[in-house]
Formats: sequence, C-alpha cells, structure tokens
Amino acid sequence: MPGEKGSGLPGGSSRRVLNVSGLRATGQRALILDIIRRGGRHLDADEIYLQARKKEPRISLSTVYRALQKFKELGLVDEFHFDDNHHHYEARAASEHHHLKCLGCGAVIEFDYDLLGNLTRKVPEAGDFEVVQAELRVAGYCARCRAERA
Amino acid sequence: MPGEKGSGLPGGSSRRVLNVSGLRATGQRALILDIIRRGGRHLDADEIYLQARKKEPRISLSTVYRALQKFKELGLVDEFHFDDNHHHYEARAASEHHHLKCLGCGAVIEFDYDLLGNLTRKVPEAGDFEVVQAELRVAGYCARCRAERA
DNA sequence: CTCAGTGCAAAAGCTTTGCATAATA
DNA sequence: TATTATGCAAAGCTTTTGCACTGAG
Repeated sequence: MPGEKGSGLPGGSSRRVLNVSGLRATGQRALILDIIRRGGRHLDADEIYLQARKKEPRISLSTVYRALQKFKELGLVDEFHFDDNHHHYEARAASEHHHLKCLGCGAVIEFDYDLLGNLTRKVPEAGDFEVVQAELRVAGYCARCRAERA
Repeated sequence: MPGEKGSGLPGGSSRRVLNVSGLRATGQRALILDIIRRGGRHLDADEIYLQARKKEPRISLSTVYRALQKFKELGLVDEFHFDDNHHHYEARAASEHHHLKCLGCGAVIEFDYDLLGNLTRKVPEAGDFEVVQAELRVAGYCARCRAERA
C-alpha cells in the first residue's frame, strides 16, 4: 500500500519529511515544500512566494529563500539555472534528468540522460574528479516553434 | 605562414576582427577583445575591466558589459556560469570543450567532450530540438584537493 | 525555557539603462 | 555629418543579511 495518509505525495507529507530531516517543521516550510513538490515544476523563488502568500499572506520572500537554501542542502530540492540570474527549483527526482529550454515559447522539456555515467566513462579528467554537482543547460527551439518560424 | 602581422592571435588582430564583424572598431572594444583572447581564460567582467583600466584608465564597466554583449551575439566569445550570479567569458574555441570547477581550490579544468553529438544521438527529445546553446556545469573536487582532505 | 525560524527593511552584488559627450565611418 | 559608442551615475533585480520578535521542541 504505497502513498501515505492522504498527502498524495510520494515520500509522505511535507511536514513529515521535515520532521525526519532535523529541521524544525514550521508551517511556512511545509507550505513551501508542498508547493514545490506538488506545483508545476521549475518554479522560481518569486513564483513560490506568490503561491505561498495565498495560504499564508504574511510569509516573506526571505523565508522562501532561506527555506530553499535548507532544502537544497538536505537534497530535498534541486536548483536549476535556465536563465542567468534566476534560479528555478524542483523536488528532487528519482532518476537523473535534464532540461531543454525553448527560447521561443519558454517550454521546459525534460529528458533522461546518464550524464554522470557518460562523463566518468569517457572523460579522463572527470574520472579523476569527484563530481558533486552537474547541471546541463540546453537552450534552443522546440519542434513546434521551429515549424511556426518556417 | 600562419599567424598575422605580429598580433600573435589566431584569427588576426582584434582590431581586424572587429572591422570584419560590422561593429565599429573602437579602441575600447579592441582592448577588451584582446584581453579575453590573450588573457588567462575565464575572466569575469570585473577582471576584464580591471585589466583594461591599466591601458585605458577612463574605460567604464558599462563599456565592458556592452562589448561583452556584442561579442557574445557575434559568437566571438562564449559566456559561462561557474557560479550563480557571476558570468565568465572566454574566446570562442575551435573545439567543443567544457569545464570542471573545483570547489576546493577554485581551479577550472577543461576537457573535451562531444556533448552535442552525444545528446542528439541518444536523446530523442534533443534530436527534435534545435540546440542553440548548451552548457555543462560540473563542480566537485579535483584530485589534489581530495588528497589533501583525506 | 531556549534556540531556531520568521518578518521586515535595508544592503549587497552583478548587470543594465538614460543621457549628454565623443568618436567612427 | 549621421550614427554608433562611451562614460558617468543612477536604477534594476534577484538574493542575502541584521535585528527584534515569535514559535517549535
């Protein structure tokens, strides 16, 4: 019987995840983590903040940033950089995947790719390097936007 | 007889490159392009600015940013993102290469890797996508820093 | 009760922009 | 001469930080 207590989230409710994590399980953090885990993917800090305010009008943007920081350290969320000077966040996924960002419509297309395996297998320098973080940033035009331009 | 008129730069002097590019060949732009093409790799805007001031004390940081912007558009330089909120620039290289950034000593190790080829060959989504820009960001610990920590 | 977390406001960084002046083609 | 580029200063944006207050454990 997978799933848990009606939270509908794999891994259990955000509150429980926080309790286990060692962080204090405040309402704000549970809310923020919920938004990231449920919400449309790839939210940025401001989008999370805006959504959070609907439920908790007094929440502040600093709280969002501070929570994001903690979640990142704990490995609960991953941070991506589709644009310069703009970070996006998503709940850590089970399998390694990356993103194609369409410069036309802004769509973000996910794809699976064993980047780390390929690197360490094929790149001597990388084999001698302890990889802590790897991010692939690919931008271009999706099929639909290419068709519209043609 | 490779090389050209003593500029010592493959592709010719920066001034000549600019003349061909369609941009106005100002002294500031030639200087900035020179610094990027000769200088230690992976300079950020501020480092370029500091070096430029030695020769042209009245140059401004905005000029550096504006030149960088143009050079990027023209494909003369590439922009990388080793850190968040910090851009680094290098002269466009002949072959595709990427960077490993050591979190210990800050060293940047270059390596060749046919990322684009691998992607389009193995990833259906990427094959259906016109890739305009791809950047691989890998951070971790180099062999020496690992040895020191052990 | 104690310490971590929060809200608010202000600061910090890097990058961009407006405008008058200077220089290129 | 007609634009394009520059310098300076000010603004813009996301993210971070200081501080007193609040709330979780």
